[in-house]
Amino acid sequence: MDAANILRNRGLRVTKIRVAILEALGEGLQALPYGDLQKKLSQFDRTTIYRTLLALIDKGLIHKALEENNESYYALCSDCTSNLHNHNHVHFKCNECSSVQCLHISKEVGLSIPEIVIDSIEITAKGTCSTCLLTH
Amino acid sequence: MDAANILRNRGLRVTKIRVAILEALGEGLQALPYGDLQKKLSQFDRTTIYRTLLALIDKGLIHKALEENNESYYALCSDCTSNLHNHNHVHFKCNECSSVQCLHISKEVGLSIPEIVIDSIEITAKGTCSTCLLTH
DNA sequence: ATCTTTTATGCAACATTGTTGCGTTTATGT
DNA sequence: ACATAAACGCAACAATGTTGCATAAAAGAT
Ligand SMILES: [Mn+2]
Ligand SMILES: [Mn+2]
Ligand SMILES: [Zn+2]
Ligand SMILES: [Zn+2]
Repeated sequence: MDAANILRNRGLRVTKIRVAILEALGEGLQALPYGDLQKKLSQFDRTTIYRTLLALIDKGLIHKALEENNESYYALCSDCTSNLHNHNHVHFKCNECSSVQCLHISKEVGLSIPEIVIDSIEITAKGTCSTCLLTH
Repeated sequence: MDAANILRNRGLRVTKIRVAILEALGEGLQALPYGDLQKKLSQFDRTTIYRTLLALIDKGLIHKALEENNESYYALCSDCTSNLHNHNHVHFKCNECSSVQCLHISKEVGLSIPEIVIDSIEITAKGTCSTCLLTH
């Protein structure tokens, strides 16, 4: 399904920047830092990028994969709806090239701590990505 | 051991702000957001707080527990040295009061992904803390 | 195709945090 | 107390977040 229809399905109007952001993240697994998005979308106002990201997150089309060194990485959602956000997959960041990707693997981590209630668990893995392994 | 001696042991000069930061984080498990630190340390220049945090992190005295919504949470290290940083414990954030604490529990998470090498794994749990559970 | 209404966008403005350079002050060993 | 290396405070700038408001654009109706 193309970006325009994806937007319509979530009750969002089809606008240039929304299509542009979805297409920028279009590869699927790869997450992009905000700075990269801003460069790719330099024809749009910064505020619009900001509000568009909020809208797409709200509708379950994208999610913030991780936040590190004051940089937020965004990626497409794979199976979220407007009402149900489901991001309990693993995020991986390469220490060499700083790339971030969503690893859609199911990983159950049972954690039980006395006196507190745990609702969700986020896992971030770090290491070396396949691309960087090749160039070694 | 008091803050002054902790600093000397890591080869850091004993200055007011370093002592103040260590004492601000002094409870141990609780992490503090940068904003709170800045309020507590308002007698010091912002730049000095910034550089002091870097120095204390570098020497393995404190660590960034997590980064969320553009806020960094700092906590004391429990068993780091100047050379060996060991932060592979769980971080917990309360969805109610936004408090963050280090959970010093050993949690092995084996992750094996083809084509990539994983060096470390960070786990962040979210839910309701003991304090917020009581006030319900 | 045009009109109407709702929503999105662009711009200005301000806040917070990060980051560096540099002159001054302070901590520490002698 | 002195010398010196290190730390601090201040100025300055960058990046991102955030809001209000006037203008432009999208969607549905005519
Ligand atoms: Mn993801
Ligand atoms: Mn911790
Ligand atoms: Zn890489
Ligand atoms: Zn709480």
